[in-house]
Amino acid sequence: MKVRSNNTAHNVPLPTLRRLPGYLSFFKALKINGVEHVSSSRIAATFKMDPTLITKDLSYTGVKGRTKVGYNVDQLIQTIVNFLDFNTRVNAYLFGVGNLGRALINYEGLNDYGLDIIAGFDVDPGVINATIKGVKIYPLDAFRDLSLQTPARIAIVTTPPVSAQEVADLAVAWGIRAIWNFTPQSIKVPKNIILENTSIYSDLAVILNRLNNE
Amino acid sequence: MKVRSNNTAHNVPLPTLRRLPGYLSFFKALKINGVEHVSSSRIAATFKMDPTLITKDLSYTGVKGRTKVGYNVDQLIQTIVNFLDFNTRVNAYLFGVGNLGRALINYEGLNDYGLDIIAGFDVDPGVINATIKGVKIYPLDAFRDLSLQTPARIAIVTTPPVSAQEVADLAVAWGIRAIWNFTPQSIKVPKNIILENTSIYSDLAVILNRLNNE
DNA sequence: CAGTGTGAAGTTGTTCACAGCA
DNA sequence: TGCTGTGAACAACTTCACACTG
Repeated sequence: MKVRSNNTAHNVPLPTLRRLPGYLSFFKALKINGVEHVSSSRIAATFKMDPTLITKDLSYTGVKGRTKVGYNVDQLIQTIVNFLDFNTRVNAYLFGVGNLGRALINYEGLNDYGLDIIAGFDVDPGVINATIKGVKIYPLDAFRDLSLQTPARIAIVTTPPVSAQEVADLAVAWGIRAIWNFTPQSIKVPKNIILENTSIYSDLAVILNRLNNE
Repeated sequence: MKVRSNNTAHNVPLPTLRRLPGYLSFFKALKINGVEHVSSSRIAATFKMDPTLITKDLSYTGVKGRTKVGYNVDQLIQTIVNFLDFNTRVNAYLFGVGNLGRALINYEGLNDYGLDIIAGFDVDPGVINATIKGVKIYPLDAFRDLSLQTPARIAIVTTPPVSAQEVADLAVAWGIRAIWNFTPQSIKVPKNIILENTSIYSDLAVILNRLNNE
């Protein structure tokens, strides 16, 4: 018998969860522009969506809107940030300091949303011991000691695809709870480990498909 | 009245379309390892999915499997590459040559899958006129002339979020057909323009949600 | 049998319709 | 009247059940 996986808090539909960061970014922009209230229809127009879906999505976070006025922007931001745990700091290690890895380390955005990359690992002597935006790069075999000393719950994998599985195995062996795989390579992990794949090829596939069918 | 958008070829479910590149990468790895045939159950095990869904997904591409033997790996690769139009070259411009932009230019992967970034644009004099992996970086106002000379159908937006809308407007005005937005900022485009948002924050939200509910 | 292939059933997610409120 | 909020209807997607094939 299959019970709806309760990995997701309070039965939030996964698509809703994925849309919330987008709303949040819009609300932050509104706040900067001094907007205090926003209605679901306005949000819907911005995102080209059905207004009811906006209402449904927001209702999962528990935020309350006022009829005729809409939702309070500050409250929206605070509630969503809380709901998504973007205000709780989480440590992460990054494996594979190539172009993509470097870009992620430099990306302030992840930091703003609660993620602290506390160390990088690579096999290339050219980057080992370097410090990128305050993040020190270690040889891969330093991982064991470091993970005992300053543990991290998330492993970001930005290695070449061939090394992805090997690095993931290592990370799992040393106590990582979640793997964020940026390689196109499919990775196997024990089922208690959280695995999220970020594949820009999926997005590319959608774009090409639409371009070639317009 | 709402008809199912037929941007997508032959009614392929969007989730199927998004999964196909992942399968493709797996099949390519199999080929390198000399594997000639693969069954849906083996694919399903790799991706922790239901075997029937694999069968359904593959059936959209028109590939035929043989009972007892499975699918021919070469045929799978060829059929999916064709189906996703990864063998048709498409030109793209990249706007915003920061860390992420630079990473995308350096990423061979996009090239392998049909995308040619033919020029970059930025406002920072420090990168203008630079050449990154053979891609020349121009000032933003060179875009008009260049787009007449060597047009591109896709605009990749990796600017800071505040500039995203402005750059998108410019790109649309000069004939871009699709915008691939890597900023968290929501962009508005005319409805005949294809817009794809790549948001790593969505993935982060899913990871944090699961971490905090395990 | 071990596997593909497919229509039907079940589940999840979205949109509709309308109640309630200021 | 304009907007939130929600249960019901609908649509999309996934899984099940089973026919078929070598």
